[in-house]
Amino acid sequence: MGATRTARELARFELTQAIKDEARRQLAVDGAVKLSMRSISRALNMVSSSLFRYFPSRDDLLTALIIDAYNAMGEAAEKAARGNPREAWLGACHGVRKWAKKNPHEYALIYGSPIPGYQAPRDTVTAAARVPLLMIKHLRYAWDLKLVESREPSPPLTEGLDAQIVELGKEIAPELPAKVLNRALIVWTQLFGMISFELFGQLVGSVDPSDEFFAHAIGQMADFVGLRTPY
Amino acid sequence: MGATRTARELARFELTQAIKDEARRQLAVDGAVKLSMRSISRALNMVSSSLFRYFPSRDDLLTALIIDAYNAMGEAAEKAARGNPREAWLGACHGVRKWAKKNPHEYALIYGSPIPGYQAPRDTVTAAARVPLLMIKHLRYAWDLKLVESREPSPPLTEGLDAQIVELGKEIAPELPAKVLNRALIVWTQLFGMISFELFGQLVGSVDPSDEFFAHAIGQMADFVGLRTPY
DNA sequence: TGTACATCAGTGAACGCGCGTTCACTGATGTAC
DNA sequence: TGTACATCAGTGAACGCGCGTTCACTGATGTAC
Repeated sequence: MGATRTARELARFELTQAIKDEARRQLAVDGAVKLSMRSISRALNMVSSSLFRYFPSRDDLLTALIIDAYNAMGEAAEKAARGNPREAWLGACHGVRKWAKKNPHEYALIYGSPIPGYQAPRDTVTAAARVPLLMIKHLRYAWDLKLVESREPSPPLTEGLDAQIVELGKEIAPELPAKVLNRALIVWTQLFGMISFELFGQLVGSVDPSDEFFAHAIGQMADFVGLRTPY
Repeated sequence: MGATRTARELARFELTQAIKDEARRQLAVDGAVKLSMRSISRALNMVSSSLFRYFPSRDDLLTALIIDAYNAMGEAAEKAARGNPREAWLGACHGVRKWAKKNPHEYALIYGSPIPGYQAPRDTVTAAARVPLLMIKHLRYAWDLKLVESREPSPPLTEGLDAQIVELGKEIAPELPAKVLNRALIVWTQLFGMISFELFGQLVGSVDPSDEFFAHAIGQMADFVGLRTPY
């Protein structure tokens, strides 16, 4: 644990970071698919085989990048979630979009088409849950404060769906009615659908640039889950 | 135009189809990125260079596949859009999802992360517009029949957004109020967000399998745009 | 209907490229006594 | 504090692979007269 032991470990840590940084740089240029161990090593003036001391395979490097990306997005969202529950919810949405627009290739890495032949390990799941859990957290705050009240009546959930939602709710938000949680899920898919459409070019020709569309949409979606502004 | 001229042309047409079919088959196995001219030619017992007589480059082949995919999805949606406007709208949504689940790699090709280095040409745009235009079409039918009536009041559109929506509306649905068209856009992003999440594995651990979630969600989204069932 | 020419499809070799991963090795850094 | 041994990082060559695309060529199919 002394400084001596740290000397080697510190070097290792720093090179690991350098590798990931270079990988992210290349991600931004050529996308996840073209990312190669050899080109990273070249950029770092290393011999290609030495990279394997740090990441035993290309997939391991990808996994590390994926986890980092989820965490970076999660952190961005958390930092942007300020104010009363509704404001925090909207802030989180804006935070996610802002991060995504700044890091489109990292976004594509985690929300784009799965990389063929790559199987995401369990480790990614907790990182991936960060944003949805953040949204649920503020929805729960709102619920506690009696600031959730949906105007439009929603039809009853079908049996199987109700069971799924209740099961999910047990883990993350036991006090929320299934109908509310269900709507939160819908909004969650809408949020990422909108961001993906924007980044992947599907909005070109309709509402591009999308700042105002986005801002207005998340407001309407907050209404949809029933998030009210406190008086 | 005689049968003689058709002989060569017919052969050309059929081989072109065979190439695309084989390409789609490989798409389903390895994804768009690994799709290679050489492996397609191998599967068809051709010499690799001969493929270039049919598609001058790999990108041209990809473009053809993309346009075919958009059209196949569009056709599936159109066929599933039956009944009164609300039913037709819901049917189109179900049609899209069904097609996507049956052809996940073709779906990923058009709605996943853009392929690095590939620039989609203009030709794809009209094919891509088919599904959203179908949805708008039935929304217009509903409007004509006075079957659009939103229960939850929506906040006024911001200035720039209003301008964008009005501009868009001029081309596709001049009679629809901007608020309605705006909501339709939101629902459009929600629909594909949900499908992408399902296919790309983001719903695992929450509402997977997603049949009931999907069915319920599109119902709520139809309510959200204001689509009413006729009496 | 037959011949002369033009068009097109398929061939096979070649160019030049990049990739992930393994392995036996050297030399530096860390550890135990 | 010094020595003997163990761990680790970086090296460079090699294996075996696949790729897109070009090009000069042969032989078949289509067209014009």
